[in-house]
Amino acid sequence: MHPEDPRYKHLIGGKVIIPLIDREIPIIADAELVDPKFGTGVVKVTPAHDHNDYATGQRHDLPMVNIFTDTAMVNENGGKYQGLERFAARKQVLADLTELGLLVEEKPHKLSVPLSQRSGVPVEPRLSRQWYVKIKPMADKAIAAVESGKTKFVPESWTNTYFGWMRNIHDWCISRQLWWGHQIPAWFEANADGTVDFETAKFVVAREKPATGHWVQDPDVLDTWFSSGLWPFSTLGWPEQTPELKTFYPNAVMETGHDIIFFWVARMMMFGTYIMGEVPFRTVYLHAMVRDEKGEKMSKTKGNVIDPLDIIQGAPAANLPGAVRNKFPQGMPPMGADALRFTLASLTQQGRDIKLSIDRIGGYKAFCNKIWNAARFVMMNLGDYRDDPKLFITDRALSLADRWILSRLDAVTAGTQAALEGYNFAEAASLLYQFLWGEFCDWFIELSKASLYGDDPHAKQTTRAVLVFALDRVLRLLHPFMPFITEEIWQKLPIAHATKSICIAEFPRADARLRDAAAEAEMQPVIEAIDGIRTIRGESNLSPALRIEAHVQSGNATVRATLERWKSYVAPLAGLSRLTVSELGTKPPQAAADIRATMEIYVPLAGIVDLAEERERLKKEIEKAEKEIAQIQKKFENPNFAARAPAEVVEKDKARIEELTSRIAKLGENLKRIAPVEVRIAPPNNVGSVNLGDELKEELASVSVAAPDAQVTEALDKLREGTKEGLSPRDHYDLGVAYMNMGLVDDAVREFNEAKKPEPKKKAAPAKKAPVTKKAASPKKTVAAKKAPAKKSAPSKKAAPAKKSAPSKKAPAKKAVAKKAPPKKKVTKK
RNA sequence: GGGCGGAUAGCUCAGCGGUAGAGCGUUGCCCUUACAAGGCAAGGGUCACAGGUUCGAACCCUGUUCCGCCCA
Repeated sequence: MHPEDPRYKHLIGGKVIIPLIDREIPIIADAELVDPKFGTGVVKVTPAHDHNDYATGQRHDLPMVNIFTDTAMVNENGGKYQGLERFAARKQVLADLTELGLLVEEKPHKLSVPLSQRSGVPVEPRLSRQWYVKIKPMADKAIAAVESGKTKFVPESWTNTYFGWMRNIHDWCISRQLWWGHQIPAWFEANADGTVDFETAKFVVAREKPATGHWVQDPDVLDTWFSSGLWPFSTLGWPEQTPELKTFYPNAVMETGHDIIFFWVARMMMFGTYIMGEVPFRTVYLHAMVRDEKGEKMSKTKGNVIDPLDIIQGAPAANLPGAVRNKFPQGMPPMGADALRFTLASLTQQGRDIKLSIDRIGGYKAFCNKIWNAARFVMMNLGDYRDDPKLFITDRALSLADRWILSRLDAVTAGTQAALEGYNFAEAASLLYQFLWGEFCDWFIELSKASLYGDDPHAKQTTRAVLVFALDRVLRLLHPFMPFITEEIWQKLPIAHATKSICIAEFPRADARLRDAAAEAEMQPVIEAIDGIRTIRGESNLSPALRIEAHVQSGNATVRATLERWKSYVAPLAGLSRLTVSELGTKPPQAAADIRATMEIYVPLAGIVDLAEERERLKKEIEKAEKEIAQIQKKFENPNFAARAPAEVVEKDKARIEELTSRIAKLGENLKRIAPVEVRIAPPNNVGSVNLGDELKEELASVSVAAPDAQVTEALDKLREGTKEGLSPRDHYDLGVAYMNMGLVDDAVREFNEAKKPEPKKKAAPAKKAPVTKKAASPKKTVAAKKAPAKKSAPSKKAAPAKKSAPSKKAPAKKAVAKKAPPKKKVTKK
């Protein structure tokens, strides 16, 4: 009973008799076991048949009475119940108590009964003799090995799990009553008749059976994790001192699931440090666990297990677990081993489990198909090409496209290498996917067609060499992720195979000879021009079959020269009949436009497409740019931004505003050019307060322009008079905001800087003047928000935040391109 | 009860202080001679909620709510 329970305090230390078998037992007080509020507040203790009771028995030195035989029958300690099966005995006990009038009350009570996983029968805890390993000394060594960094965990967060378990370790019961496994190395002396009484017999623990006498080995076997713990060295020949053991122990990386850190990793660490005197491995990489689509662990009990073979080979619906079957009522289509493997790699993120997504596997199955077709294209176009081992690829007369793809290949090689070394398998997979599909297929193969289908035999051979070179390398990079398809293709490549299989071929390394920053830079305008023309085509719904004319204007001489030189790249990929490159100047009439930082692209649309649609598009573009400007301007409205943010960030934003401002102006001009009516230019005195883009839209919508904001005009007047003296920081700040709204970024920053200087001892202007900011900015916002053109789609879209104007959404290629897009370069140049 | 992880586009997930990204799905135009398992383009997100730190937060801190896993 509970020591503080006033009802029974006086009974503690006394004795009581169990009525059913007349056994006398002590009354003890125990605060840990007893909950005085539960039931009668009194509980019987059976130390031999319950874990908590066992602990209580140890605390109070109680006798441990076992009442069960090995077959769960009541034994001689059970008095008159001896010989009864356990469930029958329980019923009898209840009946007897009732008959004796000792049963006070019956009521339902929830408790957890452990059931055997295999048979489903309740498990009865029962005291028995078992072999234990005294584990503290081993654990100490294993802890020290990780503390000192001899072994490290990846991801590091699992280190704590390991320590937590190791530091609260309990002695380890290593004997199991199973039919197979390593038999316990303990021998018991047999009786004269050959029988053994394991309870009382003399025993020895040793590797070998004692030489003299009659001994019987303990029939129990070692816990499977005991045997598994020996794995890092037993597989290398231990206990013999084999060459393998000497060479490979300690191992480099142990890769396993985090669910068996305790069971396995910990045991290997203990045995390694204890038995071998050295850690079993330097790194433990714990991969993610594959779970079902709801994120739950797959288990046979739950019935949510997906067999990998069903994914690889496909399966009839009947074989699939419920959730998957609902998705594939017709059965699982075959995905292939490569697709499954690549998917798992792509989803493996450190510290995070994998919810297996069949859709995603489907996506990578398509990737396999893409690889196959790309390889097919290469093979089909090789003609009589044979690899020339004396010639390194860069010794050939490479075209711009050749140099570009080789440089990109080298970048992805280096990136993959780095990702793998950091155990970032998903990143490596993603890099390879993007390169192969988004750069090699989308750009290089397309560009290669010119020379492959052309008349220049040398150019043709060079292109073939580059295709084969790149394909060989990318296949080797991809091989760990997609073993089958890469082997299949690699074997067919006309190269000098240094090894019989790709799986033992050298993993590619970055090679500085392939890097070509100039080529990557030179490709930029080419890609950008194609991109821009495609945007116009797509937006105007022009058929791909339709050849069109494009004019590209650029103020940058290098860009013009590059485009002029590589017209043969641009024309086919953009579907052009003619490309005209020129200096900035007169724009073609009635043309659709795509305005980039370094170039303006025009496609005359008269007679091809509805100009009204093009006008809608331009307006949309202008809105986008304005939203982005508004976003950046908000930063500048805070004087601390210019003051405290790193200069390069401020510079970047300034450059971006300039770029967007100019873009808006140009888009506006084009809008004007294809406008059905003549557009009035904003009156000069309004110029400062008017946003050109909005202005034009207002005009087109025949809406009258709002009067200039009085406060902005006031600030401007101050500026024009040049009476800067006596302006408070607040005034400077307001002025800065006004400048920002005019797109005069340098002026704005200058004023913000002024605003930061210590005030010349004059009362600060009424702080309430702040509204300037809001007033100046808000009309724009309202206009933009209200103006959202009536679209057929859901109304929710006008809330959409400013998107980046560079269309980098789709192909990864574009993404890669956008990454090093001109705007950024411009910034760095400055 | 203790510990760990997660919550970002319809779905599965990257990003983890400086303009929100991918795959699948959706929409439009295309069977263009590697690939329709495809090409080109487009649309789609108050980054769970509430505070805080910061010039600036999806990202850092605190709390809350759900979800998952491990241990007792």
